[in-house]
This record gives sequence, structure tokens and C-alpha cells, in this order.
Amino acid sequence: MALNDRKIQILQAIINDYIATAEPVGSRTIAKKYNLGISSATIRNEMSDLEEMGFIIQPHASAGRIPSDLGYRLYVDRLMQKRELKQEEQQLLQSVVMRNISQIDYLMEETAKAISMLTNYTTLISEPVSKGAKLKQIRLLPLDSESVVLVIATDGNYIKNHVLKLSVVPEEQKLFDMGRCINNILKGCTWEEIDKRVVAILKKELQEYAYILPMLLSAIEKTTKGAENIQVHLSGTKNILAFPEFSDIQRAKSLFQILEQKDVLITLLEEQKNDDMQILIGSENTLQSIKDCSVITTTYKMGDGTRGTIGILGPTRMDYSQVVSVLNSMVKNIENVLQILTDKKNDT
Amino acid sequence: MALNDRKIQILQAIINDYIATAEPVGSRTIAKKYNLGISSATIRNEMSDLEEMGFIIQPHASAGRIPSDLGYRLYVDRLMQKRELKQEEQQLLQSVVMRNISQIDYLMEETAKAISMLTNYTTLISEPVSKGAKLKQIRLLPLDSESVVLVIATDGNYIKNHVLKLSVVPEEQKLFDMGRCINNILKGCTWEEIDKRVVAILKKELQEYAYILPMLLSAIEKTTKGAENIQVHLSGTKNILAFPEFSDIQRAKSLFQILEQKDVLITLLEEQKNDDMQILIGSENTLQSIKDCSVITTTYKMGDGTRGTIGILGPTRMDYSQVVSVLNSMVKNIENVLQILTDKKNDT
DNA sequence: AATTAGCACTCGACATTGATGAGTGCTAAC
DNA sequence: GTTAGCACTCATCAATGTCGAGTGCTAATT
Repeated sequence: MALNDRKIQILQAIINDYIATAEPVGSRTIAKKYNLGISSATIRNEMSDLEEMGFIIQPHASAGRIPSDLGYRLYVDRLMQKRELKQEEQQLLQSVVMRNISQIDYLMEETAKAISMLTNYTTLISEPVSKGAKLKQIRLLPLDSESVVLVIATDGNYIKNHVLKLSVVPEEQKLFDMGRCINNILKGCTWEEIDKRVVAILKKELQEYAYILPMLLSAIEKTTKGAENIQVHLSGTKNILAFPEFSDIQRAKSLFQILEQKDVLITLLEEQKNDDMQILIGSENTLQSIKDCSVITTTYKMGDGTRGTIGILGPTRMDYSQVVSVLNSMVKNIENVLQILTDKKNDT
Repeated sequence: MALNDRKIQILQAIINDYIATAEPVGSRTIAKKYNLGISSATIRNEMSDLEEMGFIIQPHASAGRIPSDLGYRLYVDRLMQKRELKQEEQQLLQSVVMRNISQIDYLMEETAKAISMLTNYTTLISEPVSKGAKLKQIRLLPLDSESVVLVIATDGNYIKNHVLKLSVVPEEQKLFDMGRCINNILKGCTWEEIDKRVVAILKKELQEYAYILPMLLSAIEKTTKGAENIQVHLSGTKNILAFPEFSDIQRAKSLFQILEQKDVLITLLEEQKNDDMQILIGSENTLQSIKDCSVITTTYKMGDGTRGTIGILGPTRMDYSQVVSVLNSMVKNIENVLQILTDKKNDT
């Protein structure tokens, strides 16, 4: 039995209709809605074949057909048409990137929001992992009579503030010099490279202010680990409730629970092995609990080879073509911005 | 018809049971579970009276009774027993506050998380509004060859970083001096006080670097407005799904939608007029869409009189006594920490 | 040989009916 | 004033019947 043109047309009709309505599609519906020039009876015969071949499923005896995972797979691989984004969609995506150009965590958070808003699916983004994050700048600023602000930036412009409480706050210029001194010693280091020797140097240089060392080190550890840890930004989980496939509250709840576990999210995003766009449909997912969802992932790369992943999760009945377009466009935007960030050498 | 002791006992039994089980409570259940020394028939008579008085409701003819909003009101005002928090609950709340002592937005975010984790209800917290937030510190730090970090702190330790791109980054000491100079001029100002005269001074002082002024001002505006804007932290919305009263997905969805609108959250928290704990039960809420929820709010105050509100939203069948204890305890914790923050004078 | 009309058949969705049981309200007895 | 007893109400659930959408098969048509 060959998958001739007509079968493909019918399959496409079924998938399109089902994606739009979430209702099983019957032969009469297709005959009426899509002018294929054949009667419902013929369509029935073809549908019977398609079912035998595994592309569609009859959820129960006298219902229409719905696409199987295999059907979606065929659709994604061969039938799906690229969809151009509308101007305003483009603009929305672009404006987000432009507005949040400076700090990578904001950028990703906002990106996730924008994508989930546009697609109505759940969006996951992992921040680029900088293995052994390098310190780029460490500075001290006065805040008030008993505390100073420690600003730590790692490469990739991951910038964190820490408020340190000191019994005696050094005079302004002194504080500046301390900051510069610490910066000179530690700049370019990873957390692992800060060994006893380095600490000893710091201690010597800081002299009477050496008592801030423990606080300093703990803050550096937190920040570098934070930069190394995979940060996952999640957005649009509530959209799930809008889909009829999750009108069963139990299902929605269990999916929510899954999505609350960061390690699960990371696993999900790490399925992404090659660099192209990857689409996992229903049972193709290794994670048992999302066997009735599809996950589309793609990576964005920085100049230095570090990469992060963007994933979109929705029902298998997902608007694949829209999602692919949105992802493609957004990855381009992000890579542009990240290019700008990494182009800056770590000099001052 | 008087509300004698026995009636009150029965009402209390009904409310306790209903809070625990979410099932209408019948006369036999009470007779069996609570040893009041009277038969179910007597209880029936009393329940009939209680219903006439409006404290309980029969959802349909042959079901048990459930508390009415009026019933809960009586319970909250007169029957509810204060519950002591368990040691570990205390500790959880306290540790959150201690860990996030330095920056107010983290503090509130974490507090909201902790409360919703402990109570299983949805938590809303508004950050203390600093009307006309004052600049406390403004500093410039080198970042790399084409950008600098602008750190702005307002009173209340609201600290934000901004990355500014410059075509030419001044030398380190110069940058420090610029930062100090800007800081000297602007420290203590509100956004409104930065008028043409001040800008002119800045311009003159910055000399050839005056071109950063637009970026500087825009960053200051963002930060001060950010500090002035009421920030609302929301946590635990997904817990809602766990309650049988929201097993209707439509209801859950509409509540989610409400909670996504920041202005609604603000309205909700601003219902809190006096400084005590305020409990709005079901229909007592002015907001139509939460007429079947209860909202408990309380304020926390800073030394300077600014105040924020913490609110907890759950079904009318809510464990009022737990929530009240948690809120009381947490407010104390927060006020302690805020005290420490404000005690520091804005000096350096 | 492919297509189609026609028809019997299947099965979910929905309404109807009846049995069950939880719970009430009333009354009469204690 | 309290309680036992009983009739009554009504939600819930299972069983039954009807309806209609949709299929699969067959025979007629092209």
C-alpha cells in the first residue's frame, strides 16, 4: 500500500483540522470542508488505509480519526509548511531582545515570556552554561554607614550584587582601592583557581580589612556557582489550562508538578543533542509523564561555543509550524545580541 | 432564639469538619465524631435553628450543612483558637528572612514562596512603597572595553545594575571619580528633584563625558520608578488546583486570569485599610470574581512609616487559624529585618 | 478498476428511570 | 427538653434506551 498523493492530502486535512479543533475528524467533514473532489466514502476507504499504516487513530469505534504520533511525525518531516511570522510578531520578539540587552538573565526571562505569550505554549529556556565561570569584575561600593555593596560580574555579563555588613566601613577612596586591588588579583580567575595562595595574597593586600575575606569569598562562590548552574527560565505554564487535552484537572496538576522540578526541566532541555531544531512528539519523549505532549527544542550559540537551549512544550496537537517559525526567529535575535556581548573583550 | 453554648459547639464542629473534609456535615457525623452528649436528632434541631439564623447552609435538601460566610465570620471573630506554629514552621519562616536580608525584592519574593509553601494557599506581597524614592548611592564600575556598570541604590536598599555601552570607556580612576561626583550631586534626590539646574551641574562636572547623561538619567528614572511602583510578589497560585472547590477547571482558570493582572492584585491588597489583620470572607470581598474565596491581609511597617501588605487568598473553607499564625509570625520577622535596614543612615 | 451511494452496524453522548443511602423534619413518646 | 422513629427529599450511581456521528461493507455506477 503506497502513500500516494491523495492519502497525503487527506492526512494533511485531518491534521490541520485536528490541530484547529481538537475534535476527531470524520470523513464527511473532510469531504465538505476540503474540496478534494472525492466523496466521503472514498475518503473513508483512504482513511482506513491510513489507519492501517499507523498514521491516524480512531479513539473509539464510531468517532472520527485523530493523528497518531507517527502521523504528526510525517507531517513535521514532510508536510509542514513554513509559516512566515507576521510583522507584529517579529517586532514583539525583537523588541524584547533589544530592551534587555545588557543582562543575560533578564534577557532570557523576558524572551521566555514573549515566546509563551506569542505561542500560548509553555516555554523553557536554559541560560548558556559557562563552565568554570570566570570573574570579570569585582568591585566594592559604599552603601551606608554599615554596609557596602559588592558587585561581581562574570564573563557573559552575569552581574550580581551582594550587600556586606561591616562594623566599620572604609572611607570611600579606600574602598575603591580595595575593590580595584581585589579585582586585580581575582580578575580572570574561576572559583576553583582561588586557592590558599591567592587567599593569602588577598589577605596580605587587604591588611586590616582582611576580615571581609570570608564574606567576599562566599559571595564569589555563590555568584560563580550561580553562573555555572544551569538556570532555567519557565514561562506560560498556565496556558496549559486552556487546552482541552488538559481539561482533566488531574492531568493539568501532574504536568504542573513536573514543571516545578528544575532537574526535570534540565533533563528535558538536555534531550537536545544536535544543534538543529529538534521535535519530539508524544511517545518519542523519554520522560514518561509527558508522553502526550510534544517538545520542540533548539539551541542558541555564543561565539565562544557555549550554548543554551530553548524549548517549547505543548500538546501533541500543537501548531508545529508556528512554533518552528517563532523559535527560528528568536534564536537569530538572541544570537545577535549575545554576539555583541561576547565581542567585548574582558579588558578595562 | 439565642446562640447558646451548645449551638456554638455544634457550629464549631461543623466548621472544623468542613474545613478538614470539604464535605457537607450531617447531624449523625457530628453526633458520632464529637462527643457532645446529645443525639443526632437534637443536633438536627439545633442545626435547623443555626440555619435559620444564617450561620449554616444546606447546599441541597438532603445533604449535610456547610458554613455560610456569616458562619465563618462568627468563627473568625469569636471561636477561632490561636494556633502555635510548630518549631520547624517557625524556623522555615525565619531562615528565609535571614538569608535574604540585604535586598528587599528578594526578601519579599522568598517570603511569598515560604508562606505559600507552608499554608498551601496563594500569597501576595506588596513591597513597601517609598513615595518619591530617594537615591542613596550611584556608582560607576568598569566592565569591559565598551561598557560600564551603573549601580543605583535607593533608600530601602533597592539596588539595580544597568549596563551602559560607551564608545570610549574612561580609565578606572577617572570612572571612579565620575561615579563619586555623580553620587555627590544626586545623592538624596528623588527623581522629581533632578531638574534642569541639576542636569546642568552634572553636565558641567562630567565635561567630555557628558554624553552618558541621557543613559544615566534614563537608568535613574527606571530605578526610582521601579522603587516607587508597587511591586507585587505572587506565589503559590498553582496550589489552587489542589482544592476540590476548584476542581472545575473553568473556575480555576478564571481565578488564574484574575491573579495575572497586577492591578487586580494591588486592588486586593489595598482593601487593607487599618493596620490589624483583616479577614474578608467570601461575599465580603468587593471583587466579584473572588466572592467564593477568603482573603486575609495584614501590613508590615517600616520605621519611616512606609508599609507593605501581605495577603493570603484561599477558599472560604480556609484554615484561618493557621494563616493568622503564619502571618503574625512572618510580619514580626520582616519588621525586624526592615528595622535593621532603615536604621542605617544614608551616610558613607 | 476506481468511485460512490446506500445501508447496516457500532458506540459515545445524553437523557430517563429506578434503586440506594445520607440526611432532614416532624411527631409522638419518654 | 430530649430522643426514637418514620416519612420524605434528593444526590449519586448504575442500568436502560435513544440519537446521531461515523464507519465498513457491498453492490451499483462510471
